[in-house]
Amino acid sequence: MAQKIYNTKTRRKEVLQPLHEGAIGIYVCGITAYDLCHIGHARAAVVFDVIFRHLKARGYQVTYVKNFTDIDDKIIERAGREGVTTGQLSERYIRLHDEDMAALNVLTPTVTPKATEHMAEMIELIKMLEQKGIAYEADGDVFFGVDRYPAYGGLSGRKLDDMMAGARVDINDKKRNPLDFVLWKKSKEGEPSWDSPWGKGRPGWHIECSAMSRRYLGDTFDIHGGGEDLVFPHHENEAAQSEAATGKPFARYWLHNGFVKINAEKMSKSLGNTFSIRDMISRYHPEVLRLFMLQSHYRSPVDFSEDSLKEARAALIRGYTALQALKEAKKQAGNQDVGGQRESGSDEAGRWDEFVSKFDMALDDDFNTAQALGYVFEAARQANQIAAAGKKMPDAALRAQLDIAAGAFVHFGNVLGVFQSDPDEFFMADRSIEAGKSGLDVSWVEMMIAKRQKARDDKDWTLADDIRKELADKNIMLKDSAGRTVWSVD
RNA sequence: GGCGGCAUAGCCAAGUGGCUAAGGCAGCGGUCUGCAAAACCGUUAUUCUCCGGUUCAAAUCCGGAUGCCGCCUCCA
Repeated sequence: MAQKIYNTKTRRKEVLQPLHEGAIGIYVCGITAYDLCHIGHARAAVVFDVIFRHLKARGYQVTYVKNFTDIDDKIIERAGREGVTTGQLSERYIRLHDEDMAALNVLTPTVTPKATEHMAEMIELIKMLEQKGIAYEADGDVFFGVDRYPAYGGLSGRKLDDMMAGARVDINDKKRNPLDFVLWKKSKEGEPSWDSPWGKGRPGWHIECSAMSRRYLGDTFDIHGGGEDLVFPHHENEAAQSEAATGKPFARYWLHNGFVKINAEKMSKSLGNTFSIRDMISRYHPEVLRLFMLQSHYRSPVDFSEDSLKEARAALIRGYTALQALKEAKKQAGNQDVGGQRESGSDEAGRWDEFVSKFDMALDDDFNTAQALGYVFEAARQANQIAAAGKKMPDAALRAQLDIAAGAFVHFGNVLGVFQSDPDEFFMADRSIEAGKSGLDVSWVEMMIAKRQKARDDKDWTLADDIRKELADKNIMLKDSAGRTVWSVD
């Protein structure tokens, strides 16, 4: 089945037809490096990471470019406040960004260019626009004249006249049209600046993405992505300046992810209701955050709350429980080949092929991770079943089934970027995070469990149950299994 | 004021013309267990905000109403 993709530009789901057979170029707007990344950045990163992973799993050769904006007003402002250079400030936040992404299991894109390293490319584009009479200089600033580009507004579905009616256009005497936007900005005294044909200055926000996508992907490329708040003005302006300069189509498919909301309200810097990634992953396993993002379709808004994370954690635990069951069954079945029924696995193999194929098809349909996860959980139920059967009847056929099931989960995990830990390690990490949150003393818990184990050995069920209850009052759940007791915080 | 999106069980959330409306959480009954937990089996929406229309057939298409949200200003 062909890959389908919702294109913001046409507002329709379309079949993805790459410019070059078998290869796909993606450009995604990354962060402006002046502050910690928040969970909104995490959503965009995870969404495009899964798109990247799925397209690669489908055999495409994917070139994924995600930029860093390392020069802009906010960076200058903050660096000035902290008494460091803009370079020092942006380097610091790029490093923290990279750490956050690594923690979230986000693959590093193919290219991660920085704006300040592409001044020549930006200046060249601006010169092209100036030569075509689309850009004009005014006292050291260079503007893009929206009147000279008839297709302006095509991406975001607006008309120039309608926008003029809106009150929120800034007053700037240098602009011929209030909707014109800056390509090159004259620097003030003491600000970082670069030499250009228009004097010392720095690039406008939009031109960097036009320049870097052009350099790494070409004038025309397949997919351009970002958060939906970038549709206007950022992407509209990018498309306008690129197409006007090169005379060729820019991105062919535009993908925009929905917002993360807090209490049904948009999370944003200006509202002051952001949560940083590092704060969240200190309180939940990073895969919980990933699963939370992937449980909804990427274009829908998601409402972030303590409860929604708890539900995502419960779901993740369900998946890992199945993986652990497979692992245990495999261990037990390991060397106990009792032979026979070697053909019995074929129906089972077909069932697992179907899980995998449905999973892949869900992602083929505009990256429907929510639907794909539905199949993952159906597979988890099936895994639990064969793991239980495998413990009772450890023959070669069942062993093969366990391998097939485990293989399917490797595929699900690799594409979604979850289930990347060994189950035991996952449960240990989860336990440690939860114990930390409720201020539990781990050694005390383990001492109590040892005490209860002794009571159980003595068949002193009253004492054993009292200890279970005492721990349960602290939300500690015990699970007795062959020879040992494992615990978790509920 | 202009433009756009969403409304599915107690909660979260897929499904965009036709099989029994995925899946997760929570709940209930059962199996298993010293007791539990987990797991497994069964169960929980005759119905998809409301009102009209198109169609042999609509949660799904069209029109209208109501409610919520986003963009138009830096923002993933």
